[in-house]
Amino acid sequence: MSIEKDINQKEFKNAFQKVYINLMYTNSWMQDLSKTWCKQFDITQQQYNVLRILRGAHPNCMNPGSIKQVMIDKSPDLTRLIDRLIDKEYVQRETCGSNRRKVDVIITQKGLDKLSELDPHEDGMLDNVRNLSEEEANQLSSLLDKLRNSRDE
Amino acid sequence: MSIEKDINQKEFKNAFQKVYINLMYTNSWMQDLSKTWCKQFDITQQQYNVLRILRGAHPNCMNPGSIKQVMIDKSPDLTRLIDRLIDKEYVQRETCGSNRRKVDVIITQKGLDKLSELDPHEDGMLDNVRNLSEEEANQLSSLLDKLRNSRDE
DNA sequence: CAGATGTAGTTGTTTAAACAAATTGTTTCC
DNA sequence: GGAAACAATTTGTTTAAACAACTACATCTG
Repeated sequence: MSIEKDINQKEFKNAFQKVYINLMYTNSWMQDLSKTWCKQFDITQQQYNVLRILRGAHPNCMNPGSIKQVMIDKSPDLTRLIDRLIDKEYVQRETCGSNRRKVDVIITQKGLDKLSELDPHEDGMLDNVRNLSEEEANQLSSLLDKLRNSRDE
Repeated sequence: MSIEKDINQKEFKNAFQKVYINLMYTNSWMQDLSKTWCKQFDITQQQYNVLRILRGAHPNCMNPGSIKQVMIDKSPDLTRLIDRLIDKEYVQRETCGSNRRKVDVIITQKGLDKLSELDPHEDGMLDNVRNLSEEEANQLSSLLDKLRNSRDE
């Protein structure tokens, strides 16, 4: 369905307002799917994102600061997000040896196992965007990159 | 900057995973801008969205159910969102005459004034997406519409 | 027209997001 | 080498999101 029909708005001020609203609407739609997907595995989207980041670093550890830099949705409260991952025993945390202001966070075996459990189901999630051809998907990615460049740097 | 650099991930599983992550990342980036924009006017994004919907209906009223249908980001707790708009005196609420299960919500003059105050600043917000040409913006909108069609109906 | 079913909103409660201020540790620079 | 500036994370507190359970009303069906 077109965005016009979805939100019952006949016309937009211009193409920029339309794409702006369309992006937010599409994201909300996708968040719903993603949240539901994560929920069946008893994990939140952000926790999943952080776990994957830590798996990328494994067997090295990462500091909250550098985790935050590469998070998709930057949480202002990484401390307590990590607290919750510790509760679930998916990560460990200890003071960094070389710089005691910093904290080392590392994914545990249990965390790695959890991700392995989810991996085979990822395609099911991605099916939600498979209405696009591969070429269109790439095109969309490029447009998004270009969009962000307007102010990013 | 490309999504690869932004989240420091060298490669993706495929074009679909990439576009999926790129969308969420772009949205988070845009949410930040939008939130900051709204904040200077002491309003939240959702409140702004609801006010605009009600202005579209004005001088008619709308029920929470139909507001929710056309919201960009559908809140599960519209009752209290409207409570907050009532606190600010931007809307009024009363039981619907013809169907007493329903509630009539209508924007007040103060609400309309508030929107008029924000209107001239909207272009400033849209500047964030003006790195795209008009044609690219339209193309992006179409791709987003197509993306959502995968499961929507 | 009574009981069942469905609909529209609301309320209670748990949990997490947001933001500012504070804490702790490291550099820098006279 | 000590004060000032900065950096990395944490904590406190206010506010809102999430979800389920609930109330009140309408409609349908026999």
